Amino acid sequence: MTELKLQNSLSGKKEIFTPLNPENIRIYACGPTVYNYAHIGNARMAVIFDVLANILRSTYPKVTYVSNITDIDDKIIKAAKDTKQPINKITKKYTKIYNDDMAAIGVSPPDIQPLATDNIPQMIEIINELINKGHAYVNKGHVLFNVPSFPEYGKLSGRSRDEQIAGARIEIASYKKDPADFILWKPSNNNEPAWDSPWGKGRPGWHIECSAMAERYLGLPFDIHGGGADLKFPHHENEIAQSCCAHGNKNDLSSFSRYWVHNGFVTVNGDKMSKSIGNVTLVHDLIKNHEGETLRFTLLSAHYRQPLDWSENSIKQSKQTLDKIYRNMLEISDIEIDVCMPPPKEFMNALCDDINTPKAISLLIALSKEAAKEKTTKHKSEFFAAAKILNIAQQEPNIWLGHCVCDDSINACYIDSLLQERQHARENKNYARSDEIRDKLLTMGITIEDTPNGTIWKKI
RNA sequence: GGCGCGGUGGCAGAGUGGUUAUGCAGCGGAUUGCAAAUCCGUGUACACCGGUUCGACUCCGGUCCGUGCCUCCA
Repeated sequence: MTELKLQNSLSGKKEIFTPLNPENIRIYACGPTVYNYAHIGNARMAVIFDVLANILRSTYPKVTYVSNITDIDDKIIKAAKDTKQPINKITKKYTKIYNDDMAAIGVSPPDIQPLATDNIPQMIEIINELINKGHAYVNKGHVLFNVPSFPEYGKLSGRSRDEQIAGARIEIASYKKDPADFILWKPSNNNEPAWDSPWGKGRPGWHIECSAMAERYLGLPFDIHGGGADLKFPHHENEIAQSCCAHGNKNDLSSFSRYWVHNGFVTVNGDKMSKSIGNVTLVHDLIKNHEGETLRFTLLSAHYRQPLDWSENSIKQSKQTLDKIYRNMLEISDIEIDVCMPPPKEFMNALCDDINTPKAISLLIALSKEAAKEKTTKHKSEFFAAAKILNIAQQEPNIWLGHCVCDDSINACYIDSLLQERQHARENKNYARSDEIRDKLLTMGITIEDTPNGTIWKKI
Protein backbone atom coordinates (compact mmCIF):
# COMPACT_ATOMS: atom_id res chain seq x y z
CA MET A 1 0.00 0.00 0.00
CA THR A 2 1.42 3.31 -1.07
CA GLU A 3 1.53 6.03 1.52
CA LEU A 4 -0.64 9.00 0.59
CA LYS A 5 0.93 12.40 1.01
CA LEU A 6 -1.12 15.58 0.94
CA GLN A 7 -0.20 19.23 1.12
CA ASN A 8 -2.00 20.29 4.29
CA SER A 9 -2.90 23.97 4.25
CA LEU A 10 -3.19 23.90 8.02
CA SER A 11 0.52 23.16 8.46
CA GLY A 12 1.70 24.43 5.09
CA LYS A 13 3.54 21.16 4.62
CA LYS A 14 3.21 18.01 2.62
CA GLU A 15 2.22 15.42 5.20
CA ILE A 16 1.70 11.69 5.26
CA PHE A 17 -2.02 11.03 5.46
CA THR A 18 -2.92 9.10 8.58
CA PRO A 19 -6.60 8.28 8.79
CA LEU A 20 -8.53 8.83 11.99
CA ASN A 21 -10.34 5.58 11.37
CA PRO A 22 -8.95 3.40 8.58
CA GLU A 23 -12.33 1.67 8.32
CA ASN A 24 -14.02 4.85 7.13
CA ILE A 25 -12.24 7.82 5.57
CA ARG A 26 -14.30 10.96 5.84
CA ILE A 27 -13.98 13.91 3.45
CA TYR A 28 -15.89 17.13 3.09
CA ALA A 29 -15.66 19.55 0.18
CA CYS A 30 -17.61 22.79 -0.05
CA GLY A 31 -20.11 22.47 -2.86
CA PRO A 32 -21.72 25.09 -5.03
CA THR A 33 -24.20 27.82 -4.27
CA VAL A 34 -26.96 26.99 -6.67
CA TYR A 35 -28.06 30.21 -8.34
CA ASN A 36 -26.27 29.88 -11.65
CA TYR A 37 -24.60 27.44 -14.02
CA ALA A 38 -21.44 25.72 -12.81
CA HIS A 39 -18.25 27.10 -14.31
CA ILE A 40 -15.03 25.31 -15.09
CA GLY A 41 -13.61 26.34 -11.72
CA ASN A 42 -16.42 24.55 -9.90
CA ALA A 43 -15.69 21.61 -12.12
CA ARG A 44 -12.00 21.56 -11.23
CA MET A 45 -12.77 21.24 -7.55
CA ALA A 46 -15.32 18.50 -8.21
CA VAL A 47 -12.93 16.53 -10.43
CA ILE A 48 -9.97 16.87 -8.03
CA PHE A 49 -11.92 15.62 -5.04
CA ASP A 50 -13.55 12.92 -7.13
CA VAL A 51 -10.07 11.64 -7.96
CA LEU A 52 -8.94 11.98 -4.35
CA ALA A 53 -11.96 9.93 -3.27
CA ASN A 54 -11.04 7.31 -5.88
CA ILE A 55 -7.47 7.17 -4.62
CA LEU A 56 -8.70 6.67 -1.07
CA ARG A 57 -11.22 4.06 -2.18
CA SER A 58 -8.45 2.09 -3.79
CA THR A 59 -6.68 1.90 -0.44
CA TYR A 60 -9.35 1.91 2.26
CA PRO A 61 -12.50 -0.19 2.60
CA LYS A 62 -14.87 2.73 2.98
CA VAL A 63 -14.81 6.40 2.08
CA THR A 64 -17.55 8.85 2.97
CA TYR A 65 -17.36 11.88 0.76
CA VAL A 66 -19.74 14.70 1.59
CA SER A 67 -20.18 17.73 -0.63
CA ASN A 68 -23.01 20.09 0.09
CA ILE A 69 -25.41 22.22 -1.87
CA THR A 70 -25.77 25.75 -0.57
CA ASP A 71 -29.41 26.46 -1.30
CA ILE A 72 -29.92 29.46 0.92
CA ASP A 73 -27.84 32.53 0.33
CA ASP A 74 -28.18 36.21 -0.50
CA LYS A 75 -27.12 35.55 -4.07
CA ILE A 76 -29.93 33.08 -4.49
CA ILE A 77 -32.43 35.52 -3.02
CA LYS A 78 -31.20 38.12 -5.45
CA ALA A 79 -31.47 35.72 -8.38
CA ALA A 80 -35.03 34.94 -7.36
CA LYS A 81 -35.92 38.60 -7.24
CA ASP A 82 -34.21 39.34 -10.54
CA THR A 83 -35.92 36.50 -12.38
CA LYS A 84 -39.19 36.71 -10.45
CA GLN A 85 -39.04 32.99 -9.75
CA PRO A 86 -39.58 31.18 -6.47
CA ILE A 87 -36.36 30.38 -4.65
CA ASN A 88 -36.85 26.64 -4.54
CA LYS A 89 -37.45 26.57 -8.26
CA ILE A 90 -34.10 28.22 -8.84
CA THR A 91 -32.19 26.06 -6.39
CA LYS A 92 -33.73 22.85 -7.71
CA LYS A 93 -33.02 23.84 -11.28
CA TYR A 94 -29.38 24.68 -10.70
CA THR A 95 -28.77 21.73 -8.41
CA LYS A 96 -29.89 19.46 -11.19
CA ILE A 97 -27.80 21.30 -13.76
CA TYR A 98 -24.78 21.12 -11.47
CA ASN A 99 -25.16 17.39 -10.96
CA ASP A 100 -25.80 16.76 -14.65
CA ASP A 101 -22.78 18.82 -15.66
CA MET A 102 -20.54 17.09 -13.16
CA ALA A 103 -21.79 13.70 -14.34
CA ALA A 104 -20.93 14.76 -17.89
CA ILE A 105 -17.30 15.22 -16.87
CA GLY A 106 -17.19 11.88 -15.12
CA VAL A 107 -17.60 13.03 -11.54
CA SER A 108 -19.28 10.44 -9.35
CA PRO A 109 -21.93 11.90 -7.05
CA PRO A 110 -20.65 12.44 -3.51
CA ASP A 111 -21.78 9.80 -1.05
CA ILE A 112 -23.87 12.44 0.65
CA GLN A 113 -24.97 15.72 -0.86
CA PRO A 114 -26.76 17.57 1.92
CA LEU A 115 -28.83 20.68 1.42
CA ALA A 116 -28.15 23.61 3.71
CA THR A 117 -31.87 24.10 4.20
CA ASP A 118 -32.19 20.57 5.57
CA ASN A 119 -29.76 21.40 8.34
CA ILE A 120 -31.03 24.61 9.90
CA PRO A 121 -31.67 23.07 13.37
CA GLN A 122 -28.08 21.78 13.40
CA MET A 123 -26.83 25.27 12.61
CA ILE A 124 -28.96 26.81 15.34
CA GLU A 125 -27.57 24.31 17.79
CA ILE A 126 -23.98 25.24 17.00
CA ILE A 127 -24.78 28.93 17.20
CA ASN A 128 -26.39 28.35 20.60
CA GLU A 129 -23.25 26.60 21.81
CA LEU A 130 -21.13 29.47 20.58
CA ILE A 131 -23.27 31.97 22.47
CA ASN A 132 -23.20 29.81 25.59
CA LYS A 133 -19.43 29.57 25.48
CA GLY A 134 -18.97 33.30 24.99
CA HIS A 135 -17.78 33.10 21.37
CA ALA A 136 -20.85 34.70 19.84
CA TYR A 137 -23.26 37.51 20.69
CA VAL A 138 -26.65 38.79 19.58
CA ASN A 139 -27.07 42.32 18.33
CA LYS A 140 -30.05 43.81 16.48
CA GLY A 141 -31.36 40.41 15.44
CA HIS A 142 -27.95 39.34 14.16
CA VAL A 143 -25.79 36.72 15.78
CA LEU A 144 -22.08 37.27 15.28
CA PHE A 145 -19.02 35.25 15.96
CA ASN A 146 -16.63 37.25 18.11
CA VAL A 147 -13.25 36.75 16.51
CA PRO A 148 -11.14 38.09 19.44
CA SER A 149 -12.57 35.25 21.54
CA PHE A 150 -10.60 32.80 19.39
CA PRO A 151 -6.88 33.56 19.56
CA GLU A 152 -6.01 30.93 16.97
CA TYR A 153 -8.08 32.71 14.33
CA GLY A 154 -6.15 33.15 11.10
CA LYS A 155 -3.89 30.11 11.40
CA LEU A 156 -5.15 28.44 8.24
CA SER A 157 -4.71 31.42 5.98
CA GLY A 158 -1.63 32.68 7.78
CA ARG A 159 -3.24 36.00 8.44
CA SER A 160 -3.48 37.80 11.74
CA ARG A 161 -6.71 39.45 12.75
CA ASP A 162 -5.07 42.87 12.64
CA GLU A 163 -3.86 42.30 9.11
CA GLN A 164 -7.29 41.56 7.83
CA ILE A 165 -8.73 44.61 9.39
CA ALA A 166 -5.95 46.77 8.02
CA GLY A 167 -6.68 45.44 4.57
CA ALA A 168 -10.45 45.45 4.81
CA ARG A 169 -12.06 47.50 2.11
CA ILE A 170 -15.54 47.24 3.48
CA GLU A 171 -17.30 49.45 5.90
CA ILE A 172 -17.66 47.90 9.31
CA ALA A 173 -21.27 47.08 10.08
CA SER A 174 -22.65 48.91 13.12
CA TYR A 175 -23.75 45.72 14.86
CA LYS A 176 -20.24 44.29 15.02
CA LYS A 177 -18.28 44.46 18.26
CA ASP A 178 -15.08 43.81 16.44
CA PRO A 179 -14.42 44.56 12.79
CA ALA A 180 -13.39 40.97 12.13
CA ASP A 181 -16.59 39.47 13.55
CA PHE A 182 -18.69 37.55 11.09
CA ILE A 183 -22.34 36.65 10.74
CA LEU A 184 -23.75 33.41 12.09
CA TRP A 185 -27.41 34.33 11.80
CA LYS A 186 -29.13 37.26 10.19
CA PRO A 187 -32.70 38.53 10.24
CA SER A 188 -34.73 38.10 7.07
CA ASN A 189 -36.81 40.83 5.55
CA ASN A 190 -40.36 40.19 4.45
CA ASN A 191 -40.53 37.90 1.43
CA GLU A 192 -37.11 36.50 2.21
CA PRO A 193 -36.80 32.91 3.35
CA ALA A 194 -36.84 32.70 7.13
CA TRP A 195 -36.62 30.08 9.84
CA ASP A 196 -37.63 30.42 13.46
CA SER A 197 -34.74 30.74 15.84
CA PRO A 198 -34.11 31.89 19.40
CA TRP A 199 -33.07 35.21 17.85
CA GLY A 200 -36.14 35.74 15.74
CA LYS A 201 -36.99 34.79 12.19
CA GLY A 202 -33.96 34.74 10.02
CA ARG A 203 -31.47 32.69 8.08
CA PRO A 204 -28.00 31.32 8.63
CA GLY A 205 -24.75 32.90 7.54
CA TRP A 206 -22.86 31.06 4.86
CA HIS A 207 -19.99 29.76 6.98
CA ILE A 208 -22.11 28.05 9.62
CA GLU A 209 -23.74 25.89 6.96
CA CYS A 210 -20.61 23.91 6.25
CA SER A 211 -19.71 23.57 9.92
CA ALA A 212 -23.12 22.08 10.62
CA MET A 213 -23.26 19.76 7.63
CA ALA A 214 -19.72 18.45 8.02
CA GLU A 215 -20.36 17.66 11.66
CA ARG A 216 -23.72 16.05 11.11
CA TYR A 217 -22.76 13.79 8.22
CA LEU A 218 -19.16 12.99 9.12
CA GLY A 219 -18.76 13.49 12.85
CA LEU A 220 -15.86 15.39 14.40
CA PRO A 221 -13.07 15.35 13.80
CA PHE A 222 -12.99 14.10 10.23
CA ASP A 223 -10.09 13.48 7.88
CA ILE A 224 -10.00 15.90 4.97
CA HIS A 225 -11.67 19.19 4.20
CA GLY A 226 -11.31 20.55 0.71
CA GLY A 227 -12.28 23.40 -1.50
CA GLY A 228 -10.97 26.12 -3.78
CA ALA A 229 -8.00 28.18 -2.64
CA ASP A 230 -10.12 31.28 -2.33
CA LEU A 231 -12.26 29.64 0.33
CA LYS A 232 -9.32 29.42 2.67
CA PHE A 233 -10.12 32.88 3.87
CA PRO A 234 -12.56 33.69 5.21
CA HIS A 235 -14.84 30.69 4.69
CA HIS A 236 -12.65 27.88 5.96
CA GLU A 237 -11.07 30.03 8.61
CA ASN A 238 -14.56 30.74 9.92
CA GLU A 239 -15.60 27.12 9.77
CA ILE A 240 -12.65 26.24 11.97
CA ALA A 241 -13.49 29.03 14.39
CA GLN A 242 -17.11 27.95 14.68
CA SER A 243 -16.57 24.25 14.96
CA CYS A 244 -13.59 24.30 17.28
CA CYS A 245 -15.09 26.90 19.62
CA ALA A 246 -18.56 25.36 19.74
CA HIS A 247 -17.06 22.18 21.11
CA GLY A 248 -14.64 23.77 23.52
CA ASN A 249 -11.59 22.96 21.39
CA LYS A 250 -10.38 26.43 20.75
CA ASN A 251 -6.77 25.40 21.18
CA ASP A 252 -6.97 22.44 18.85
CA LEU A 253 -7.56 23.43 15.25
CA SER A 254 -7.43 19.85 14.08
CA SER A 255 -10.46 19.01 16.22
CA PHE A 256 -12.54 19.92 13.14
CA SER A 257 -10.70 18.59 10.10
CA ARG A 258 -7.27 17.02 10.21
CA TYR A 259 -6.14 17.88 6.68
CA TRP A 260 -7.07 20.86 4.56
CA VAL A 261 -6.65 20.52 0.82
CA HIS A 262 -7.04 23.52 -1.48
CA ASN A 263 -7.09 23.49 -5.25
CA GLY A 264 -5.77 26.32 -7.40
CA PHE A 265 -7.74 28.50 -9.75
CA VAL A 266 -8.67 28.10 -13.35
CA THR A 267 -7.88 31.13 -15.46
CA VAL A 268 -9.26 31.67 -18.92
CA ASN A 269 -6.71 32.72 -21.51
CA GLY A 270 -4.61 34.03 -18.67
CA ASP A 271 -7.31 36.04 -16.90
CA LYS A 272 -9.22 35.22 -13.79
CA MET A 273 -12.78 34.29 -14.55
CA SER A 274 -15.08 37.09 -13.60
CA LYS A 275 -18.38 38.43 -14.62
CA SER A 276 -16.95 41.86 -15.28
CA ILE A 277 -14.45 40.50 -17.81
CA GLY A 278 -17.23 38.32 -19.15
CA ASN A 279 -15.06 35.23 -19.41
CA VAL A 280 -16.87 32.92 -17.02
CA THR A 281 -16.63 29.61 -18.78
CA LEU A 282 -19.57 27.33 -18.06
CA VAL A 283 -19.41 23.57 -18.11
CA HIS A 284 -22.88 23.65 -19.59
CA ASP A 285 -21.54 25.44 -22.67
CA LEU A 286 -18.31 23.48 -22.94
CA ILE A 287 -20.06 20.14 -23.13
CA LYS A 288 -21.94 21.32 -26.20
CA ASN A 289 -18.70 21.32 -28.17
CA HIS A 290 -16.41 18.93 -26.34
CA GLU A 291 -16.50 15.46 -24.89
CA GLY A 292 -16.90 15.55 -21.12
CA GLU A 293 -13.93 13.26 -20.89
CA THR A 294 -11.74 15.73 -22.77
CA LEU A 295 -12.70 18.44 -20.29
CA ARG A 296 -11.96 16.14 -17.38
CA PHE A 297 -8.61 15.21 -18.86
CA THR A 298 -7.76 18.88 -19.32
CA LEU A 299 -8.62 19.61 -15.70
CA LEU A 300 -6.35 16.79 -14.58
CA SER A 301 -3.49 17.77 -16.86
CA ALA A 302 -2.12 20.29 -14.40
CA HIS A 303 -1.30 19.66 -10.76
CA TYR A 304 -4.30 20.59 -8.63
CA ARG A 305 -2.49 23.26 -6.64
CA GLN A 306 -1.12 24.98 -9.73
CA PRO A 307 -3.12 27.53 -11.59
CA LEU A 308 -4.65 26.03 -14.71
CA ASP A 309 -5.09 28.18 -17.75
CA TRP A 310 -8.12 27.19 -19.75
CA SER A 311 -7.93 27.65 -23.49
CA GLU A 312 -9.12 26.01 -26.67
CA ASN A 313 -5.53 24.97 -27.28
CA SER A 314 -5.30 23.05 -24.01
CA ILE A 315 -8.60 21.32 -24.76
CA LYS A 316 -7.36 20.42 -28.23
CA GLN A 317 -4.14 18.95 -26.87
CA SER A 318 -6.10 16.89 -24.36
CA LYS A 319 -8.36 15.57 -27.09
CA GLN A 320 -5.36 14.54 -29.17
CA THR A 321 -3.73 12.82 -26.26
CA LEU A 322 -6.93 10.95 -25.44
CA ASP A 323 -7.24 9.91 -29.07
CA LYS A 324 -3.79 8.42 -28.81
CA ILE A 325 -4.72 6.49 -25.67
CA TYR A 326 -7.88 5.19 -27.29
CA ARG A 327 -5.99 4.14 -30.41
CA ASN A 328 -3.73 2.12 -28.18
CA MET A 329 -6.80 0.58 -26.57
CA LEU A 330 -8.11 -0.35 -29.98
CA GLU A 331 -5.08 -2.60 -30.38
CA ILE A 332 -6.14 -4.64 -27.37
CA SER A 333 -9.92 -4.75 -27.82
CA ASP A 334 -9.89 -8.53 -27.98
CA ILE A 335 -7.80 -9.11 -24.89
CA GLU A 336 -9.51 -10.39 -21.76
CA ILE A 337 -9.48 -8.12 -18.76
CA ASP A 338 -8.95 -9.05 -15.15
CA VAL A 339 -10.98 -6.62 -13.09
CA CYS A 340 -9.21 -7.63 -9.88
CA MET A 341 -5.84 -6.41 -11.12
CA PRO A 342 -4.67 -3.40 -9.11
CA PRO A 343 -3.13 -0.37 -10.82
CA PRO A 344 0.67 -0.50 -11.15
CA LYS A 345 2.56 0.68 -8.10
CA GLU A 346 4.40 3.44 -9.92
CA PHE A 347 1.11 4.92 -11.08
CA MET A 348 -0.31 4.91 -7.57
CA ASN A 349 2.92 6.39 -6.26
CA ALA A 350 2.39 9.38 -8.52
CA LEU A 351 -1.19 9.89 -7.40
CA CYS A 352 -0.31 9.33 -3.77
CA ASP A 353 2.34 12.02 -4.00
CA ASP A 354 -0.08 14.86 -3.36
CA ILE A 355 -2.34 13.84 -6.24
CA ASN A 356 0.22 14.31 -8.99
CA THR A 357 -2.19 13.81 -11.87
CA PRO A 358 0.13 15.12 -14.64
CA LYS A 359 2.70 12.51 -13.67
CA ALA A 360 -0.02 9.88 -13.42
CA ILE A 361 -1.28 10.79 -16.87
CA SER A 362 2.18 10.45 -18.38
CA LEU A 363 2.40 7.00 -16.82
CA LEU A 364 -1.07 6.15 -18.07
CA ILE A 365 -0.02 6.97 -21.62
CA ALA A 366 3.03 4.76 -21.19
CA LEU A 367 0.81 1.95 -19.84
CA SER A 368 -1.53 2.20 -22.81
CA LYS A 369 1.42 2.06 -25.17
CA GLU A 370 2.89 -0.92 -23.41
CA ALA A 371 -0.44 -2.73 -23.32
CA ALA A 372 -0.88 -2.15 -27.06
CA LYS A 373 2.54 -3.62 -27.61
CA GLU A 374 2.48 -6.55 -25.22
CA LYS A 375 -1.18 -7.50 -25.73
CA THR A 376 -1.52 -9.44 -22.49
CA THR A 377 -4.35 -9.56 -19.97
CA LYS A 378 -1.99 -8.33 -17.30
CA HIS A 379 -0.94 -5.23 -19.24
CA LYS A 380 -4.44 -4.41 -20.32
CA SER A 381 -5.86 -4.92 -16.84
CA GLU A 382 -3.21 -2.76 -15.24
CA PHE A 383 -3.88 -0.01 -17.71
CA PHE A 384 -7.62 -0.17 -17.09
CA ALA A 385 -7.24 -0.21 -13.33
CA ALA A 386 -5.08 2.91 -13.52
CA ALA A 387 -7.41 4.66 -15.95
CA LYS A 388 -10.35 3.87 -13.71
CA ILE A 389 -8.87 5.80 -10.80
CA LEU A 390 -8.76 8.90 -12.99
CA ASN A 391 -12.03 7.87 -14.63
CA ILE A 392 -10.45 8.32 -18.03
CA ALA A 393 -10.51 6.00 -21.03
CA GLN A 394 -13.48 3.92 -19.91
CA GLN A 395 -15.32 4.06 -23.23
CA GLU A 396 -15.31 1.75 -26.20
CA PRO A 397 -12.39 2.94 -28.32
CA ASN A 398 -14.31 2.68 -31.57
CA ILE A 399 -17.04 4.87 -30.18
CA TRP A 400 -14.61 7.42 -28.81
CA LEU A 401 -12.68 7.54 -32.07
CA GLY A 402 -15.92 7.82 -34.02
CA HIS A 403 -15.08 4.83 -36.20
CA CYS A 404 -18.04 3.95 -38.34
CA VAL A 405 -20.34 5.68 -35.87
CA CYS A 406 -23.45 7.07 -37.50
CA ASP A 407 -25.66 9.97 -36.74
CA ASP A 408 -28.57 11.52 -38.58
CA SER A 409 -26.32 13.41 -40.96
CA ILE A 410 -24.57 10.28 -42.19
CA ASN A 411 -25.76 7.68 -44.66
CA ALA A 412 -23.73 4.65 -43.67
CA CYS A 413 -24.94 2.49 -46.56
CA TYR A 414 -23.80 5.07 -49.07
CA ILE A 415 -20.42 5.34 -47.39
CA ASP A 416 -20.04 1.58 -47.39
CA SER A 417 -20.88 1.37 -51.05
CA LEU A 418 -18.31 4.06 -51.85
CA LEU A 419 -15.70 2.27 -49.77
CA GLN A 420 -16.44 -0.98 -51.56
CA GLU A 421 -16.04 0.69 -54.90
CA ARG A 422 -12.77 2.24 -53.71
CA GLN A 423 -11.53 -1.12 -52.55
CA HIS A 424 -12.34 -2.55 -55.93
CA ALA A 425 -10.49 0.26 -57.65
CA ARG A 426 -7.48 -0.27 -55.42
CA GLU A 427 -7.40 -3.97 -56.15
CA ASN A 428 -7.35 -3.11 -59.84
CA LYS A 429 -4.67 -0.50 -59.18
CA ASN A 430 -7.02 2.21 -60.36
CA TYR A 431 -5.64 4.68 -57.87
CA ALA A 432 -7.01 7.71 -59.65
CA ARG A 433 -10.50 6.41 -58.99
CA SER A 434 -9.77 5.37 -55.41
CA ASP A 435 -8.36 8.80 -54.58
CA GLU A 436 -11.34 10.41 -56.25
CA ILE A 437 -13.62 8.49 -53.92
CA ARG A 438 -11.57 9.47 -50.91
CA ASP A 439 -11.82 13.11 -51.91
CA LYS A 440 -15.54 12.74 -52.35
CA LEU A 441 -15.88 11.31 -48.85
CA LEU A 442 -13.80 14.17 -47.54
CA THR A 443 -16.22 16.68 -48.99
CA MET A 444 -18.93 14.77 -47.12
CA GLY A 445 -16.97 15.32 -43.90
CA ILE A 446 -15.70 11.75 -43.72
CA THR A 447 -12.07 10.72 -43.34
CA ILE A 448 -10.89 7.20 -43.92
CA GLU A 449 -8.10 5.06 -42.68
CA ASP A 450 -6.89 1.81 -44.23
CA THR A 451 -6.07 -0.74 -41.59
CA PRO A 452 -5.01 -4.39 -41.83
CA ASN A 453 -8.63 -5.25 -41.00
CA GLY A 454 -10.11 -3.12 -43.74
CA THR A 455 -10.99 0.51 -44.21
CA ILE A 456 -12.59 2.45 -41.39
CA TRP A 457 -14.18 5.86 -41.61
CA LYS A 458 -15.12 8.60 -39.23
CA LYS A 459 -16.74 11.95 -39.21
CA ILE A 460 -14.35 14.86 -39.02
C1' G B 1 -0.48 48.41 1.93
C1' G B 2 -0.57 43.11 4.26
C1' C B 3 -0.17 37.81 3.18
C1' G B 4 0.83 34.08 -0.59
C1' C B 5 2.07 31.66 -5.30
C1' G B 6 4.59 31.23 -9.78
C1' G B 7 8.27 32.24 -13.95
C1' U B 8 10.78 25.10 -17.44
C1' G B 9 11.93 23.88 -24.76
C1' G B 10 7.06 26.18 -30.44
C1' C B 11 2.68 24.92 -26.95
C1' A B 12 0.82 22.24 -22.53
C1' G B 13 3.10 20.49 -18.21
C1' A B 14 5.91 17.18 -14.29
C1' G B 15 10.35 16.58 -11.77
C1' U B 16 15.25 16.53 -9.81
C1' G B 17 21.71 18.85 -6.26
C1' G B 18 25.19 15.41 -11.06
C1' U B 19 22.47 10.66 -16.33
C1' U B 20 17.65 16.84 -18.01
C1' A B 21 9.64 13.34 -17.70
C1' U B 22 5.38 13.02 -20.73
C1' G B 23 1.89 14.71 -24.47
C1' C B 24 0.93 17.87 -28.73
C1' A B 25 3.44 20.26 -32.68
C1' G B 26 8.44 19.98 -35.75
C1' C B 27 12.30 17.30 -38.28
C1' G B 28 14.53 12.52 -40.31
C1' G B 29 13.56 7.38 -41.31
C1' A B 30 10.47 2.72 -41.64
C1' U B 31 5.71 1.19 -43.37
C1' U B 32 1.72 2.41 -47.04
C1' G B 33 0.02 2.73 -54.41
C1' C B 34 -0.76 7.59 -51.97
C1' A B 35 -3.12 9.33 -47.53
C1' A B 36 -4.19 8.27 -42.51
C1' A B 37 -2.61 5.57 -38.47
C1' U B 38 1.56 3.18 -36.35
C1' C B 39 6.74 2.33 -35.18
C1' C B 40 11.97 4.01 -34.73
C1' G B 41 15.22 8.12 -34.27
C1' U B 42 16.02 13.41 -33.30
C1' G B 43 16.51 19.05 -32.00
C1' U B 44 15.17 22.92 -28.80
C1' A B 45 14.38 24.60 -21.72
C1' C B 46 14.73 25.54 -16.85
C1' A B 47 13.33 34.71 -16.12
C1' C B 48 17.83 37.69 -14.50
C1' C B 49 22.05 38.61 -11.04
C1' G B 50 24.92 36.99 -7.07
C1' G B 51 26.06 33.12 -3.22
C1' U B 52 26.64 27.93 -1.21
C1' U B 53 28.72 23.45 -3.71
C1' C B 54 33.49 19.36 -6.86
C1' G B 55 28.78 20.26 -9.43
C1' A B 56 22.29 24.08 -9.31
C1' C B 57 17.21 24.38 -13.47
C1' U B 58 16.89 22.14 -8.49
C1' C B 59 19.32 25.12 -2.09
C1' C B 60 20.06 30.55 -0.21
C1' G B 61 19.78 36.01 -1.11
C1' G B 62 18.46 39.94 -4.35
C1' U B 63 16.21 41.95 -9.04
C1' C B 64 12.54 41.95 -12.75
C1' C B 65 7.94 40.09 -14.49
C1' G B 66 3.23 37.70 -13.85
C1' U B 67 -0.59 36.30 -10.65
C1' G B 68 -3.92 35.01 -6.27
C1' C B 69 -6.18 36.31 -1.51
C1' C B 70 -7.33 40.36 1.92
C1' U B 71 -15.18 41.82 -0.37
C1' C B 72 -19.34 37.20 -2.70
C1' C B 73 -16.27 33.64 -5.17
C1' A B 74 -14.24 26.86 -6.75
